Amino acid sequence: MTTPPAGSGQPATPSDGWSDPPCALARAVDLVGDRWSLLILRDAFDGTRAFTDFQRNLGVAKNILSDRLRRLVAHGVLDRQTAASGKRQEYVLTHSGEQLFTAMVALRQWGEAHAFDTGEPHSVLVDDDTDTPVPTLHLQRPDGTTLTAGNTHVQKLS
Amino acid sequence: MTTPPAGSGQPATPSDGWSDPPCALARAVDLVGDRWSLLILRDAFDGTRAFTDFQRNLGVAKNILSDRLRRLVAHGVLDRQTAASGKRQEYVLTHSGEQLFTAMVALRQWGEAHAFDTGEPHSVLVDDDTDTPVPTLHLQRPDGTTLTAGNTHVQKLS
DNA sequence: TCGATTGGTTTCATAATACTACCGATTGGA
DNA sequence: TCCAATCGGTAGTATTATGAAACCAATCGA
Repeated sequence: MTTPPAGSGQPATPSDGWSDPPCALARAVDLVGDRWSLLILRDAFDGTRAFTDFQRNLGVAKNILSDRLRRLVAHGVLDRQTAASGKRQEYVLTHSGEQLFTAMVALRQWGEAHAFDTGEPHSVLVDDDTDTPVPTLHLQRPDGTTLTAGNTHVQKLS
Repeated sequence: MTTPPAGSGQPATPSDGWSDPPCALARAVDLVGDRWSLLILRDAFDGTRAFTDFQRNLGVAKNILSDRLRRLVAHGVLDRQTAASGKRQEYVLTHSGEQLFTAMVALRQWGEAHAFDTGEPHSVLVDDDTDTPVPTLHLQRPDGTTLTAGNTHVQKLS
């Protein structure tokens, strides 16, 4: 699952801004691996668009929210646009941002299954149309057989 | 995709230790949504078990590594055991930890697709047996139709 | 027009993280 | 058997990130 070591003793954030340049997981973590970014995106998936609404929903400090939104926009996950009616600002998921849905569902499903004590109330992701829980994601080959950590490896290429 | 607001003005980490108790995504983020936990787990999936090896691979400060390993053990993601040969410590993925594989792959695949400039070298996850890239995860109904953010919602229950 | 709301920025206090040094126990080698 | 190196940490201290609060210009609604 890994990539060659980032190199011992190197600073966590080298000059190029990425903690482990070729590793796609490390880069994803650099972008959204903080306390707020994924929760901001969760709300964005739920339709939240305005600065004030994110702020109210999350209870995050405004300067931090400002910084995170700026980062997400800078990296093409959100788009900052002016609302059609009036001059209000809106933060809307880009195509790239929408593609994070799968990862967020995977994390959410793991949370549902493993991050609560038995009997502790928690949320469940539900299909609007059938009103049944969304099936658990799993990784499989084109022929339908399941892939686990044991039979995959990370290959470096361009 | 969301859960009712955590409440305005509340501290980010209330007395129960969870930032948004019923939300499974928020809880997953509480557990692994920091700069290091997912990278520690990435290496764990790759077979790393010793404190020193994690430290060397990641370049993380030892007290932080110590703290993160302790957290992951406390939450049942890793198990701390003494190696069969000798008295060395080993950190091994639990069942719960192994179930994070899907989420890590989802994040990695997103990173591969959206976090690199075109032409920039990056890693790709490969199937050991077929030596081909692992198919991209996607969320689908039992009948095979695709689910997107637009046709799911989060339901709170116990 | 006038007060409330939006979308921030700035300042300062506090919390998290990183760096360095150190430590006892264990291990490997001469 | 000794000694040096490694392992798995802990304890300061410095640096960085985060949070709370005050403030502000522009806009909106009545």
